[in-house]
Amino acid sequence: MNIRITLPDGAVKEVPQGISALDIARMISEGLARNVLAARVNGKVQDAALPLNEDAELQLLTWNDTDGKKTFWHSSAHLLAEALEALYPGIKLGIGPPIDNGFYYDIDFGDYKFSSEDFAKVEAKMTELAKQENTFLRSEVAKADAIAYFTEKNDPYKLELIQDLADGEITFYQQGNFTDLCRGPHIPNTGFIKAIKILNTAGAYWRGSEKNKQLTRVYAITFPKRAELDEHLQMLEEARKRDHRKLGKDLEIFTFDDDVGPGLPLWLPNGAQMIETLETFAKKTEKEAGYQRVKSPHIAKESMYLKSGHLPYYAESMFPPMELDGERYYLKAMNCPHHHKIFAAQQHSYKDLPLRYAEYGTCYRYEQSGELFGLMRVRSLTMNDAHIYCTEAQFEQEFMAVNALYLKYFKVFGIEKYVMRFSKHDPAKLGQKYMNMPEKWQKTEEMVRKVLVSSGIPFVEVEDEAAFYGPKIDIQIWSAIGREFTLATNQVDFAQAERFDLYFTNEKSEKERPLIIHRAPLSTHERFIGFLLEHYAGNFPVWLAPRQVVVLPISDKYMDYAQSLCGFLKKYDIRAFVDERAEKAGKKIRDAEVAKIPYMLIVGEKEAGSGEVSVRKHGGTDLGSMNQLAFAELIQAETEI
RNA sequence: GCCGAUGUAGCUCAGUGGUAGAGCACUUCCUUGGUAAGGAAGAGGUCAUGGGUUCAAAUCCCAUCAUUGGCUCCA
Repeated sequence: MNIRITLPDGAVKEVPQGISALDIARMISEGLARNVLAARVNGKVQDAALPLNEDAELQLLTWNDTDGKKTFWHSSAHLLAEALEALYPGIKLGIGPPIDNGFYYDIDFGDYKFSSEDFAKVEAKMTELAKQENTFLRSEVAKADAIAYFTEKNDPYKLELIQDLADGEITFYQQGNFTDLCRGPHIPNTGFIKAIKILNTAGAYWRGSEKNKQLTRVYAITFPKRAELDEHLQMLEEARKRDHRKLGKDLEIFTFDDDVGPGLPLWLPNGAQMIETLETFAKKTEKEAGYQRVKSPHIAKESMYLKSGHLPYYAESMFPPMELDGERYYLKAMNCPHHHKIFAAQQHSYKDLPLRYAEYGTCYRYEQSGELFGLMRVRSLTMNDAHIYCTEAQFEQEFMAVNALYLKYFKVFGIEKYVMRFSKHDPAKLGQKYMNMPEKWQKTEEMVRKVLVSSGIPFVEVEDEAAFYGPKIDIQIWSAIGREFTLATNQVDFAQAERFDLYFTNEKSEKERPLIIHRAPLSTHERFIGFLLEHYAGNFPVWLAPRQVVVLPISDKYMDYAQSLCGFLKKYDIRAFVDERAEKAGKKIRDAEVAKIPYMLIVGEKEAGSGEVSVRKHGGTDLGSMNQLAFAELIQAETEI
């Protein structure tokens, strides 16, 4: 009997029932068959070797498909486990999934300390096993048999996983002498895995809970070709070069000091200049968008944070209080309570709303020590904060305007790859993690979804990630090195107006609660500048560059000309300085290149005589000579944003 | 907070029990030069901190602090 298989290009093949995706690949070409890692059958990814028994849509997955790669890495995780089990008998296996770049396996090594010194040995073993070209054999196993197998093998972690599975949905995969509990799918055989690299190890709690035992997570990556591994390692090397911690040091942006404390960055003049530039830009933008600026102190009494709800919910993340005059004072972890007090200080009519209070507010958060990370996770942070107080009728428009502001900023900075995450509450945690106001949650989450849908921006919805006072949108972005984090956030707050007894007088002369929007499109200076360093790899656009122009006199005979030129540029608000060292031009150029200064002005006899400048751009482009004014105008044009 | 790694000059790093090193940067001197490193000399270190072992510790052991790869967390 024949079945009809539809390929992605619409072609239909009549093939005998029971044929595998691999067979179909072979019918198309041997080359394709050699590269098929898995198959997507009617949307579901499965082994390419499984028989096809009915009409289906078939896509052959190779290394060029994300699911092909995932299958490859998943199979590689099995190979890793096989090698580890061969080398370290008696280890117990946790889970071993593929990740975005490679895969890992969580292993209980017992008393053995697995370290980087073991890596070469494991790589060699994996290579040896891969060369055996062992087929990944799938078998369906009854629950009782599965339990019996892992009881015999004495693997408590697998047994725990099996407990949660229903009889009839348990499958094992075997390659060589190694059998693992696994849903699959897998690549045809281990021979596809040609290049192997163990990357690092880390502790990881079993099933992600800190109540459980910590296993050793072994990270690795594999490729079907040696050259691709080399390329990947090269890429990791490049990524390290643009790490904000390295660039921040090299470009003299920020530093940390043990005497100041962990997570408390010190901004060097270059970094402080960037902060200044960003603030100037944000303040102008916010002014145009109808925000008013406010200012508030860095500390407040305990009573305010009790009122705001921060203390019961987030006390652990705040620095411990200081006591004076019989009162407990806390460093602020957020600006919102202060802004609410500013709102409360005056009487408001519905005619005044929306009110938008903006502040670059410095907050202090006691992040757990293990979570600190360069500038991205710190304990003192200055937020591009604002709170919008509006009526329910105004909410939609205000929320959309905030989203539009994000997009405007992202365009300026060339941030193209991001995901909007719509973070909702988990009803089961009302009263604990979230304010116990179920109707408000439902209503505001609906409002947010409506805005997102109508604005047409793609977004994903995630449960149990809301703020305690309401749903939010987080903008997840990837730095150039592929690290993901929340850059900006836009949050609804239906709770604090109540808690702070905030109200405005509506048209019927009644008191009404405003809705509050918290927003921070430019994140914090710390995280944003950390991101920008990586995003631009330190090659900032001229408007952002802390040092825009360096004047390089060929010899000190032309120092006076260099100084007067520098003075001229400063009149145009151009951040210029003279390299006064008694070095040769080549050396000064090299140093300016390394410092990633956008423009170099080389001045010698010719320029001093004609009153011109010889312009070199960072990267080596020679723009030739021009007069001073022409250059100043060039920079001004480039700094318009 | 947890598991692991790391901590030597301003920076990048070498030094595995026996007199603290290199390159760059810095200071001084010479050189006054044309698009990615001119030359010489000098200064600079309680080897993260505190204990311990040893005739002797940067080196071995313990603790603490910091950084870091992850986990957990993330207003």
